[in-house]
Amino acid sequence: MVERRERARRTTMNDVARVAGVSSASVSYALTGAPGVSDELRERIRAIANELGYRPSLVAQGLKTGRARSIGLLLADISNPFYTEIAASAVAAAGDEGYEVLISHVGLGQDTDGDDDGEREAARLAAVARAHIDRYTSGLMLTSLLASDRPLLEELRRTHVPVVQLYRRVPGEPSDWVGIDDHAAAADVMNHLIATGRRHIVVLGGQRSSYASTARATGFVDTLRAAGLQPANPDQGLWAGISRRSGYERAHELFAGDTRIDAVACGNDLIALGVLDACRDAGRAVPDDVAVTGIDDMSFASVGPLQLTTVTVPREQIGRRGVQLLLRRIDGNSGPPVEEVLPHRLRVRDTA
Amino acid sequence: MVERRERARRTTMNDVARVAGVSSASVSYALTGAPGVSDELRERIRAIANELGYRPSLVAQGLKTGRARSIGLLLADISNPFYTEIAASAVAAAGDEGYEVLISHVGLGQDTDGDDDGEREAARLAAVARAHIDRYTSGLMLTSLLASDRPLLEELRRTHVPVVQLYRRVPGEPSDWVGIDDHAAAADVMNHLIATGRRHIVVLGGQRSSYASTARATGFVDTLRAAGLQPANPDQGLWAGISRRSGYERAHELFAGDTRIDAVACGNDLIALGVLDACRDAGRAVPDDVAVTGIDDMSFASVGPLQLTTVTVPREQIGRRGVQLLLRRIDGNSGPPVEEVLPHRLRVRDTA
DNA sequence: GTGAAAGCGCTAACAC
DNA sequence: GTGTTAGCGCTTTCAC
Repeated sequence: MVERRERARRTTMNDVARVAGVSSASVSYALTGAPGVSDELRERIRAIANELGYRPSLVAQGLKTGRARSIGLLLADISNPFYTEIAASAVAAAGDEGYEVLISHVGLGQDTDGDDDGEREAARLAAVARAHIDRYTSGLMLTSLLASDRPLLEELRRTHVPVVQLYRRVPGEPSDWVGIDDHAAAADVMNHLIATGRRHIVVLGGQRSSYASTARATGFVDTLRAAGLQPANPDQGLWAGISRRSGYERAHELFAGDTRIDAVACGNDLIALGVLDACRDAGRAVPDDVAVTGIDDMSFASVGPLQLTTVTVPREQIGRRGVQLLLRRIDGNSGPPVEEVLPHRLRVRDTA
Repeated sequence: MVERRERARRTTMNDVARVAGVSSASVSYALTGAPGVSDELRERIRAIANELGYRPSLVAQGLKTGRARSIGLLLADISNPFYTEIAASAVAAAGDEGYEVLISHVGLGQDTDGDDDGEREAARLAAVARAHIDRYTSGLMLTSLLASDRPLLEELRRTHVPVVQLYRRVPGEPSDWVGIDDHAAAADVMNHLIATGRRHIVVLGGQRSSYASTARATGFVDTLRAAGLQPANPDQGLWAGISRRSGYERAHELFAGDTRIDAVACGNDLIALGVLDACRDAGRAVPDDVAVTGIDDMSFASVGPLQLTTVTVPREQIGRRGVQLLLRRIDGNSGPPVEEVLPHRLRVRDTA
């Protein structure tokens, strides 16, 4: 497939220079605000550029400077509203600083078993990251990290591409991160479940190779153990893909095999919504027969009759802080990695 | 804010050429598959490029060719799941053809009154579109069009930037479009409402300056009139921002002023979810006291106890066809504009 | 079949 | 204070 159609020629810096009767260098100085031209000339050049509808080519600029003045935001799955809410705030924050946020949908994390080793997923994430790097992105915001992404992170570090990890992270990775205390968040949920009398509690943790997921799963299980309980499902059954479908399918099986289950603690809201679907199908009343909980508190976790009990997280702040941290790195700050733990809060609604 | 940190030098085509002992031109031929090198040389160059971890600079390529091999997808509001579902399929379709989809969140359409003339919104959309153009995007997919965006569309046409309109469109605009028959979709919903005995029906249409919204509003009203009925709200009250909050606020007012309302027909699902929130607040039982309907059938319109009656639309196909049409244009096809009307279907669930 | 060289539009030395 | 110039990394004519 070859691109044929020719584009109308853009107005270039040379065009402006010619009309103004100056060199392109002066135009560059005048427009970027660099010293080197008189105020008077600067004004004249600005006026002409404006009149000609001149807009600098970010591509030429990028080739010259090595930076595109854009931030790449890589979302595992753009149809997970939790991440798009983070994205919206990141866009706003970056815009204030003159950066464009270019969002990519990586298409990950939806496997039903949540149990793959992440090889294929890592390859796909790396490919998308490179697509941004080859366009000279100024920096990358990553949300979909698995343990298997460590080589990619190392590659990014070697090539000095600024990176911030949002929410999820690869442990031990020396780049900035902003998120919540996953273990504590899960513990809060589990304590609530136990306090309200649940005893046959299933844990549906998320992806086995995701640090956030394992931290949550551990938080669930530790809390159960501390109360002298066990997950109602076997250890190998703790994992699920990060998707509604996965939550649905896992719950569906589980319900078929065990009628005593009285609660399902899910690693995130999306999984919990799938469990709710399964409850409806199986005719299990929520919360009377079975309690269901999530983590994230994405906006669609509470709509009209749907009122999921979950953990609320400062999404707006995650996006905003993430951009701030990244911009510091883009500006050359090379201090030690920042790990910012934001507050979370249990939100008891109608499902538990 | 200045970008300071220097990036590790990338492996360039010249590096490959030097190691292979050939000119950079030969490397270019070898790697792009162009004729001009022997099969043997081609293989040798490929091997060296591989070994060196060479990746072509898309920026340099872009500067030379005028195209970045990327498609810009501009979403009015990235937290509207309906559009992100379209986005996911567009990404998949474009990836098959070697194009990267870069998604932007424009941040539009959420005004509560849905009544602004779109001046500010048009300016914001134009700014985002230019951010893509200045990066030499191969083409643009637009989803958030209002009547006031016509100047932007004209600018794009003048500068030969291929464009496809998804779902929404500016009437009379000679660019490709793929969507549904909005008027008919609204009529289907309204007929259902009337057939099930509703008589005091409120219409909450969406943005006044959106063609899709007005087509739907007209579909609602025409169908009411044909049945000898009127909207239960005044004409000026027909409009709402494309958001849950807006749906909530409008319904909240409406419920306070009129207790006979027995149905709310909404221009899209998001608005309908807001209305459902308001019903819950006001203690109105759905569907017994009041019926609520949407259009779009985004995935979160039906979760567990939440089962919105709406119109389902082939989202996957919209994204895929949109990419196909755009790629044709990028490849230089200049045939007459294509308008592709995809099938919709009323989906009766629990709210009406 | 292969290489030299021009140039895409811009920035940043450096010279004047 | 202003202009000249050398690239950034690639594609593409044009010679050989």
